[in-house]
Amino acid sequence: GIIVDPDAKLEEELIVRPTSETIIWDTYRDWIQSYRDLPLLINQWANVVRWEMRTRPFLRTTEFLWQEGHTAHSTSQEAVEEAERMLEVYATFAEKYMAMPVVRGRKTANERFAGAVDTYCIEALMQDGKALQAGTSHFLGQNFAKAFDVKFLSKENKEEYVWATSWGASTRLIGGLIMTHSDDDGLVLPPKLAPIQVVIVPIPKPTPEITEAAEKIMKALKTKGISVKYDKDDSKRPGFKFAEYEMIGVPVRIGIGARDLAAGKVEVARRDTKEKRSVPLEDIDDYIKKLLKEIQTNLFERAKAYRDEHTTKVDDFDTFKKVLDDKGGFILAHWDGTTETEEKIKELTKATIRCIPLNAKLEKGVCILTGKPSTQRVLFARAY
RNA sequence: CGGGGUGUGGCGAAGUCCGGUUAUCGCGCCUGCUUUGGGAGCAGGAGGCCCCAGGUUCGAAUCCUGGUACCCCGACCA
Repeated sequence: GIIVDPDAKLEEELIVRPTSETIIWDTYRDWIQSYRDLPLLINQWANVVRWEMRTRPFLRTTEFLWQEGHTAHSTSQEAVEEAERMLEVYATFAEKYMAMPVVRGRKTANERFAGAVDTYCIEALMQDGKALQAGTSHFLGQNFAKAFDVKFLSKENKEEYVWATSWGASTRLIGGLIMTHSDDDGLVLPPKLAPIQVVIVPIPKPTPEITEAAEKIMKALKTKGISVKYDKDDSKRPGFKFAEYEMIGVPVRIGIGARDLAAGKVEVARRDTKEKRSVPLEDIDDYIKKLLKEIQTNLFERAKAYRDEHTTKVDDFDTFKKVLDDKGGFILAHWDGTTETEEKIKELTKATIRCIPLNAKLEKGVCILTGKPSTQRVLFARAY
């Protein structure tokens, strides 16, 4: 059992655990004997703490919740494939659900997770021009297996160290979601992640006729798997509700008034573009279903267009500095491949190499700082 | 951990430098009337240990000393 320091000054008991790898690999040593025990995967959600000099809401907090996975494999290739697969899982979640475009890449040796042979990451660009690391996946080689003495007997009856990966994503993603889509009127949530996808607002108040129509619509929408709320609070006026639901990011609002009902229509407003349209009651469910899809797509395309507009190819250091200061965003530039140059650029500009993009084409060039030869561009940015 | 800033009804602020009627304004709250298709209008009303402790003074939100909380910037970093 663990005994909390009796002289501790804290009001509540607080126990800080060691880094996950030490717990996982100490345990894996007992679980793994044969190639038949492999592959092995443990996923966990855990709260972790970091000693941060400076915190930022959602992006960098002393304590945060994250999801982490740890795998063990019998071959290097299988572990690499796992690390790449998980990177793609995170990238898919970011792009298809959060509607947040990301660059898939690998970290430089300098930015690599301690103990990893290769660190993969996804990098997103926020509306203020700064980059955000949104998820990582590591190929750990045999480093942890050797450190914790985790061996297995292969099919060939040979004793070998296991190959490993680990990967994680945290509540930082919430910060990324907010900073990718929100505007001056508040939060903008992608339909796939919005707790309330559609809100129905009676104009100006919930009369029996309006409520009856609202209930019909709710039933039709729920049948199609759409989450919907009817706001029949009669102490708030419509304008107030419009602003309120925009602020909390509800993707679609349906307004129903006597004027609409007389025409057999309702007013449909979308959060992403603020457009309003009069839609016949009879095909409202199909219309909304299509609209939610369209909003989901539009949010991604809009964020991607912003990201692309703010990704600049640069070939000399003066321009590099100028773009960082005036425009921000990602910069694709040549780098000589050394940690020394990377550190120097960081010192001079606060920009770091976010990643070496996986889809980067081989292209001859010279390092923006040293002029030494380079074979491909890497992704620079100032980051959170 | 360094540098800077701010604590005033529920919220956001003015007043503080240069002490002096009853501490001001906006939002919110309560009551009434009128409104109601983009955050309602008018009238009336309630609500304050001016961050805490001590000091100076005839008199302190305001000056002095000490404390405390929060915010921003940097280094650090998922």
